[in-house]
Amino acid sequence: MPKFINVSVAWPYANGDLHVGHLAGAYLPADIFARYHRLKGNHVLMVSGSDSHGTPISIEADQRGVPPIDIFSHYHTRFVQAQKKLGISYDLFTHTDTENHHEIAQRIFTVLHEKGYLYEEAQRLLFSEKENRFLPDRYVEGTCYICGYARARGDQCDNCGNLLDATQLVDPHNRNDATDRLVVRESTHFFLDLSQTADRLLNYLEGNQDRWRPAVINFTRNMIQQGVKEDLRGRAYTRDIDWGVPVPLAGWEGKRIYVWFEAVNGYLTASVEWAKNQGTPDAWKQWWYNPEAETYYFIGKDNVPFHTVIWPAQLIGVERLDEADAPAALNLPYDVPANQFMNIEGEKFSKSRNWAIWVPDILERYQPDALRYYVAMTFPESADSDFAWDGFLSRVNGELVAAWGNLVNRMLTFAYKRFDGKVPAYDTLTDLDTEIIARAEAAFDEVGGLLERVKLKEALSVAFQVVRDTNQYIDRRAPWKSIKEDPADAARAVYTVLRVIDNLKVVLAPFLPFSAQKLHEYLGYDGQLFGDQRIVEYQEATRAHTALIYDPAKATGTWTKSALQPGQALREPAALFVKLEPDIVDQERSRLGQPRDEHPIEV
RNA sequence: GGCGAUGUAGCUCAGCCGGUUAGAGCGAACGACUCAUAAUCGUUAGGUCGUGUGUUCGAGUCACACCAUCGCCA
Repeated sequence: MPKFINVSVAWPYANGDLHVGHLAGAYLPADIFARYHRLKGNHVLMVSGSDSHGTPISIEADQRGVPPIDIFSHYHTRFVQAQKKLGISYDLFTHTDTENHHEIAQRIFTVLHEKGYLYEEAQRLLFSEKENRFLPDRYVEGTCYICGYARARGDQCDNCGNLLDATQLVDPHNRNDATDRLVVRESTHFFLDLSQTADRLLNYLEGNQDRWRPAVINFTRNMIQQGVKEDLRGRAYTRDIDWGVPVPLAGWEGKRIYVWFEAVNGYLTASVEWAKNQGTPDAWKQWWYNPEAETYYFIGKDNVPFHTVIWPAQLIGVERLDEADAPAALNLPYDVPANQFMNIEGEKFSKSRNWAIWVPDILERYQPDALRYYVAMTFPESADSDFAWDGFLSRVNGELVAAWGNLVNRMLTFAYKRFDGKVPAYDTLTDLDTEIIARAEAAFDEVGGLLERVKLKEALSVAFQVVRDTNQYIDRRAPWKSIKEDPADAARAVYTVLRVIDNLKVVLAPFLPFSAQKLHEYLGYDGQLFGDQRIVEYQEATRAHTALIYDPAKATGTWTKSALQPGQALREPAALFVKLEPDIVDQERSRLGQPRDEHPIEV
């Protein structure tokens, strides 16, 4: 019975290019997971999109002197291109400035309001009389009232590290204009009343605690319990800004829904958009209303509260998108396999210092599968990890190229040259032969089980253990020797290795889709393991948007053991991977922290 | 300040419900082989398991405190 698997992936702020931290935290794990489930025959719906709103985009727009929409559409297009190139196979990668997203985010707000999950409260905020608007904390600077540091930010002091209340800052002023003195004014906002959903959420967590990662479940449970204990009610749902989804209520025209509250709605709105785009507008319900469906959220650790507390509270409160759908109810997160952070050469990612590895840039120089391999092997699943260029070099050259690529190459070329370009015919198999085939076949359950539990790094390691076992097997069987004195025995060994490689091709395909496809063809098969990724334009009533989609029509790959036939014609093999020059380590390191130019992305 | 996670061989990391000499990959040394992108295979290398108390017949594995790093804070 195929399952319905929703793969919901973090929405990147469209204020700069994707970097490897994005990849390691969310996009690559999600893609590996989704590709596995597709091979397995499950119904996968993988969605995400660019976060068009939020202060970081406004700030970037201010700095460049352009409207926010220019910033987000520029980077949205680059997200789409870069992810296509890397093979991140979204069924739909859209953005939050679509009519569809605005409409549903507003509907969610309205339903929560009508059902009594929102309450109003006046907040004291800093107001710029010069700009005639309330300033977000990130625009505010002043003297820290704790340590006296003169350039404290509105939300936190960089000197003493304390969280600050912006209204208590001494001499608060606009960060971009020191002459713009700020005054405290009251502003009324809506708050999501988390106390009303806390019990139901805690109850739901009880049933999930074994599956969720300790960091996620403990953090979440504790956060909710703490909130209940301290009788804390809610968090602001609206903001005094002008770039975002408008609050759909008379008299509230100047305010917007807080970006985080509508961005998380994107998982649902993108699913709905996908269904509309397909011409099957109800199809999203198979993932969102079906209690057997599983929804996974691939995110970074900084986003955990929004996915395990805020979004579930919204889901519980709203219950369903349309009352006509009753008694169906929206599914709560089945798992939130949040990753930690990936540092760069031992230091934290920093956009302002350009201490970063940008995805479009490295795709100019390295194969997508090489990047996927290294990042996957270095996933920060339980602790922060480090992207180090010497590590990249040694893992790519020593493992991907030398162990796996070379295994494929040495036996494919041997078979191609010595067995007339065909999979060798064999009389019988020795114990050693059947043993290694069984080992490769066992990997389907072993690796599959780990993938289902989102232990991706371990899954890849297990697959590579089989690669090493196979190299060991080849050395013991030494077909280059036996072909001289006992050709029949060489045929057995070569057939065996090709069959093992055929199995490993599938097991590794979720991780290394590009090279798996090449190998598929070298082995003499036709057709594609996976479907196609396409960049498309969608037109709504008032505007159009670019999207990345996955078309499964041509996909033929399945998560099943090889039945490689003797006599099958091979295609002339070539190396799967490019071996890297040691110089790249110094070259790449010297790029860190230096000014960087954006290049157009060749897709 | 509160909460959570992480801290194991030079490097990257495994170690579930406590129990024989604490594991893997890479790197390093030596050897084997030559089909292969000088790739592969074998052997070897001995780390007070962040610190300190405690529970126990016995603790990386449990409890408490502390230190360091990261994240979040209704």
